[in-house]
Amino acid sequence: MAQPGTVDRILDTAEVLFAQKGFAETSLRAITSKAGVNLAAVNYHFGSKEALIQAVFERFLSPFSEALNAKLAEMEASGTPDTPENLLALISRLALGTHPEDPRRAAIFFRLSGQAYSQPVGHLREYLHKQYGAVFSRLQEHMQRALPDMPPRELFWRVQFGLGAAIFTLSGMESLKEISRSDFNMEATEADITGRLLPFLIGGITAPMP
Amino acid sequence: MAQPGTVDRILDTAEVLFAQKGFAETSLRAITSKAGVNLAAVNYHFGSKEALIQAVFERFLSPFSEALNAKLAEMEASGTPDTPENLLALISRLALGTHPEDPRRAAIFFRLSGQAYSQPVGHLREYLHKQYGAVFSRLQEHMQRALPDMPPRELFWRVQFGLGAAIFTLSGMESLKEISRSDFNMEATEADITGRLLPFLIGGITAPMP
DNA sequence: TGTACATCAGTGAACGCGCGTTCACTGATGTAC
DNA sequence: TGTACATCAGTGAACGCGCGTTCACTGATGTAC
Repeated sequence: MAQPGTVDRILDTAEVLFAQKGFAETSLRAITSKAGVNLAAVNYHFGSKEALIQAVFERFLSPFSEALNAKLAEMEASGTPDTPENLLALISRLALGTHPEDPRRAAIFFRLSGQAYSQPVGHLREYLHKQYGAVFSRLQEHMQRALPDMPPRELFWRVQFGLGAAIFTLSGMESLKEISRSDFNMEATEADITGRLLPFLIGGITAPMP
Repeated sequence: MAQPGTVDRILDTAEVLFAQKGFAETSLRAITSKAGVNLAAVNYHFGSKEALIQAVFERFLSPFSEALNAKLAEMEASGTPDTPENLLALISRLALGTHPEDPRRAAIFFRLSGQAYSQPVGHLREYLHKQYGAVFSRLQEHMQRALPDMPPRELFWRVQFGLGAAIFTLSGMESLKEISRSDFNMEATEADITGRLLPFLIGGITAPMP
């Protein structure tokens, strides 16, 4: 009864369920039964639940960080000036465009990031830092060049605040859309919300120092 | 072997462990053994794990929302003008000052809020909305009066972004302090970080419209 | 071309474990007469 | 003042359940001679 694409079907389903309910609350039985594969297939292909979680992150983050690296190199080569506007717009475009076939993928991924941050899954945070810490540092350097008068310490905190606003909002998108619909009779799309988010981030990051 | 303050000892311990590891990952056995009480005491005093989680929130949020209501009434009576600065400083003072005996309480509580948002604990989000939705609406109205030219829809999203920045940062405070220590040789305190957060929030919320 | 063996993807059933909850029970304190 | 009963906070042990993981097995495909 070999089915084509067992590995991908597990990853697709796990991604959605982890984002919806969290890592601990999503059982392998829930994933495999929804994906239509055998329970033991997760341990066969990935080795453990922990490894499955990492694989879900890697499938999204690797293309994203490669694209980001490429774009930053492009900017450096062409001498495009570093400005908060340029950098934030670049990240936003890449995050939403990494999987253009499904715009929900970005929202799902932000939810996963929120989970990864808010729970000390331990191994996961270390893994992410090891795999993608370099791109993050490179981005931080560009941001520093964009705001040369801001002390690095202040910039560090402001980037964290901005990251929080982005992850929190995009990870809670579903319920926020619901509220927006009932309170303002207005459908909110991903692009709509990131469009509103960018000015907020720029205003926050470039705010005058206390 | 009746010990004094069993209920409070359960609440104190649960608060810390829930914040550290999340609701699902914290077992009643972990809570009761660390608190030095019998396993069955949780179900005896609270009825269920779910009810214990609600009780933890209520113990923090009730004093906070009462204080907020009182302060808003005071502002209305004395005719203090609504400005983003006034309102945000008020919230910040109340959040940090609701339990002045232990400044970590506020950080712990923000971590809990992050958990509550990022996991669809279902019953919890409904419970919080029912209990504290009114204070939140009242605050939102004040903010609207502070920024009369901003469309309500835009303001709604910006408040969400700000909430995200605050919850995310304060809930991940422990690891962020760690980074701040190793990268900048600088100890960061709660008051220090909220001091940096306020200008960011004001800059973001009052940013020019796109 | 035929046969023996190896590899691979997947399967079904069982494993032990930790979980939240329940239940019969205890011992101290309060109340009624 | 003394006795009988009720209430209350807490206890220790057990309950069934769902979990991640393991294991012996299957059937299809590839490889060597």
